[in-house]
Amino acid sequence: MQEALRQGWRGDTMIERIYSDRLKPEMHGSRVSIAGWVQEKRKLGGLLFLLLRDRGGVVQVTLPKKQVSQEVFETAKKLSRESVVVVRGVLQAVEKAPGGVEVVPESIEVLSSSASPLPLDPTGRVPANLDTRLDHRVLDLRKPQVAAIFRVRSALLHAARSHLLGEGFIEVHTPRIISTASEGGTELFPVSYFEREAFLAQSPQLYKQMLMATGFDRVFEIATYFRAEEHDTIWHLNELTAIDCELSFISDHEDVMDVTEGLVHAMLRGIEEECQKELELLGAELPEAGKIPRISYEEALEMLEEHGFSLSFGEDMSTEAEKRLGEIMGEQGYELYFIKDFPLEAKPFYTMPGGDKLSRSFDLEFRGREVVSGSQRIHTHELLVERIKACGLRVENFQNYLEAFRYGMPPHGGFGMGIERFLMLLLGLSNIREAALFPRDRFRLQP
RNA sequence: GCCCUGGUGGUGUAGCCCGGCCUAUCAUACAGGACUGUCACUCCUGUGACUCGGGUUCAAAUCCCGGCCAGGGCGCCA
Repeated sequence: MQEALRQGWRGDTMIERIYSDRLKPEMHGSRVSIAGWVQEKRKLGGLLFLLLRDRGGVVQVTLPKKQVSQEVFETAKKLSRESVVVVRGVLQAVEKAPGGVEVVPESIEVLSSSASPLPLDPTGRVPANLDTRLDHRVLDLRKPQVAAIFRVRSALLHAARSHLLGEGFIEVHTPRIISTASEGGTELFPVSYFEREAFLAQSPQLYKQMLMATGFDRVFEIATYFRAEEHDTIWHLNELTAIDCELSFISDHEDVMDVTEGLVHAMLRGIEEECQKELELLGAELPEAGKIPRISYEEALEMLEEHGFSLSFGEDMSTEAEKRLGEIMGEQGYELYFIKDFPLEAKPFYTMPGGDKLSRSFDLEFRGREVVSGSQRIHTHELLVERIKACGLRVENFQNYLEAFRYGMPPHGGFGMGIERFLMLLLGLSNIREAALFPRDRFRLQP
């Protein structure tokens, strides 16, 4: 695999090609085959340049009229921008060529010719609105800066997965189609399930907890979830991706924060190691991956108070307060920090109470925005039933879930991290839609 | 769900406040032409737009009302 990436793919059924970033001046005189999209064409009468873009970058194809066959010259002259071609020719080390190399073609095979005009400029020189970009997302994704977001996303998930597996977690997949709401609160998308109504999963919460009663001990799931909220902001998607973890035999939520912290560090390390080029392209700076401070909700209130921002206990932190706290922590050099011990009333029914009117819960904040939410969960049947009632939910709706707590459930806790949100903050994207390939929002169902 | 802003060629914009000199600006793209070292090539020629419906007015891209669409904020959350 690694070798294949270095050389370009080879094989009987594949078109032989080498990626543009593997072409070096030392290879002067060798015959090469490159394939990709015609990004630009410059005609200078008897001399014609093509800029060919592939996964590795852009390479110049040069056609001096007198050095190439008339047929090849005519083919090149007629090419429309963004057509897909295979160019076979001789590599030349030429100082005045971009990158110091160019290919003088012996043949140009047009695999697919592009229609024109293009609905947006794939080089990004002429800007396009996000809406236009998303309408023509395939062309938009040809821009290196846009593609870079998804290379980082892939590296991020890869790092998370290998870290968690290394920490003894097993990867699971819980149902996407559910019969009732997992936690109330958010709206669900109804789906028709034969003769019944069912819903798309909003989170794996109840299932990952049930798995704690099996002895799997530590599980994680990377999957998409669906929220029918009619919110329409730069922070929300109706289809989102999350990393969810749940682990058993914990003492309290501090143990869960330890795991969260380890995961975040591993993800940052993974990107740091694999995505230097992408980070540079996006102008993104990773946060310091030191010890992540843990402040309590009450301490957070005090800090806000000191900076002239008054909130009463129990009051949910507003977006503005959250942002302000992000600034305060940022001034102290912390872009990442936990807020823990939230008021119980602000948290879902399965959250373990702790202290007076408090809970054993936490959020991980990143630059003033919540990216992870977690807690120790209630593991006793009686307390759970009591809390379900106290939250105004119907115990009958949770029979299967509750059964898992009747025959031996260890103390446990976990968290969920929104990938798009995290990626957005990490890369400084201005809209969460940029972090999803084909985002689903209140009004967008296509492409 | 509530609040605010906007909609001009394929794309991105100027013009709108203060209606008429708009036969609508500029860039890029597209078509044709000239050019053998371009690198956002350059130069010449050309094609291409006022979101839709209604109203005010002698006159509407410009003012008013409504629809549709988009952008942003709040609430809620990841």
